[in-house]
Amino acid sequence: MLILANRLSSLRPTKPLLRPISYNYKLTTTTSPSSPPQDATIVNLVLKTDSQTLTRTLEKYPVEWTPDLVDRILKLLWNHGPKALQFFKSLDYQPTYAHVSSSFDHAIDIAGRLRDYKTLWTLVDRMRTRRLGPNPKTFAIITERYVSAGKPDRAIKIFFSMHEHGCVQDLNSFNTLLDVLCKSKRVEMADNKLFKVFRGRFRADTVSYNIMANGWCLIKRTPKALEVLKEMVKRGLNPTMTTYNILVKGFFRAGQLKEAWEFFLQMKKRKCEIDVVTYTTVVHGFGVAGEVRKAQRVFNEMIGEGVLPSVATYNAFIQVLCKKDNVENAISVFEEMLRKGYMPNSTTYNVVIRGLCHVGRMEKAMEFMARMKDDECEPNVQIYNVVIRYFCDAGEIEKGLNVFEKMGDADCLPNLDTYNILISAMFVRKKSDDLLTAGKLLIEMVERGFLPQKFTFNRVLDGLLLTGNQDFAKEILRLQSRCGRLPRRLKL
DNA sequence: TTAGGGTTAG
Repeated sequence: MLILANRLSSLRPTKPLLRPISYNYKLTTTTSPSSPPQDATIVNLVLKTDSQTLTRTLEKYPVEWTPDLVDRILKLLWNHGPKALQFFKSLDYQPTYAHVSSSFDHAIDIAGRLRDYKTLWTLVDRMRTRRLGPNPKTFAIITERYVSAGKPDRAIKIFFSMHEHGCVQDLNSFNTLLDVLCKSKRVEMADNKLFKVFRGRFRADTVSYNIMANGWCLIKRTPKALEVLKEMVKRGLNPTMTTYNILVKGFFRAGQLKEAWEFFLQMKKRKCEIDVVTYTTVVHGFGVAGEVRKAQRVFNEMIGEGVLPSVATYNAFIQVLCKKDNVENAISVFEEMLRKGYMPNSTTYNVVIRGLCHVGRMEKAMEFMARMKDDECEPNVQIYNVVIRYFCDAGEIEKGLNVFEKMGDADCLPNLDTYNILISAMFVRKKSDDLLTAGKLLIEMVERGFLPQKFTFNRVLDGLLLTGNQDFAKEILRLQSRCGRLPRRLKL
């Protein structure tokens, strides 16, 4: 209770509003156990060292490089792609260290995300020269990157060239590509260009059919999913619980509540061993459609049928109560789950905190933020962003900024969204001080490797000029040109 | 990293 009182009292406005930049790179992943402090130091070092001196700096750095360490650093540098690739390359020059295939995969993933295909293929070649691959996982990464860059045809070509890179094409890699295409809602392309043509050659199995059924469900074309089901039976493949669960979810997604319920009843009638995933899907499906009582009945029924709810089931039900019923009831279920010995996870907290923010119960939301830590799940950047956004929307800008400061204490790094939310909030009160804060935030985000939009720069510049902060505006203008965001012509 | 359920705003 005392801790809570302290937390709440620290929400009062304090100055300075921004924590010192030295907090910058206390990096951890927020949902998994904290990474060793040494990782943060290395990441910090990589971020602030220029590419020319990085190799030497790393050489002198007193640490024994191991594949695990390198993979962790690459993961932490995920939002700083070019820096991550420089780090990878610099280590490659170290005489005492050789990259392993998982690090190559990470680097290839990062290059793909940057759409730097030249680097990507150079890395693939190097991987092959060193007999480290490329392996099917490498190609799963590459094709996924091409598909998400809007180049699905290229991804398919790459799949068929796998063997030229010394990697076998098998049913697994075929299924992986089908899945990548389906998940990006390109099920028609997956069907016409791959599945129909090559299912014989790769001996499509239950997994292939499930992937295709799910693909149709994702774009709400449940009749096509039913066709897939029919066809797999015709070919002598038995549908599994996964197949049925895909269809139930598909009906709900398509808004076919009646069909979902009938399908569920059919499953029961045919003595399917309905599992916790089916029940969770049905509870969530009815709930988000506004049928809370029906969701509640199914939730109660599953226990009667001897299927224990999982944390995911509770999360689904709690979310439904938050959205379509009321937060009080959601909190009762939350407490009930604790009494039954379940350990809430970050999703559980996420939905409860969101629910509380949504009805303006910010103090209670902050209380749950504090509780998270007791349950060993640190709030992640998304949940911080939600709380900051709601505080700012309610005009409680200082409280929003205070939560932002707390992220630093909690080793949770702000992301691009965090900065955009806060900077936008600095314009609502039309106060000169707020504009100064906006400017400081803009400088801080650039120092942390985020590239603000041109719009953000112009907005802050206009604000500073209107509030008579000409000198600060000049500083921001210089920053903007350093970032390569060409400034407009401004009269200063 | 071969398939199904729970977070994400308007």
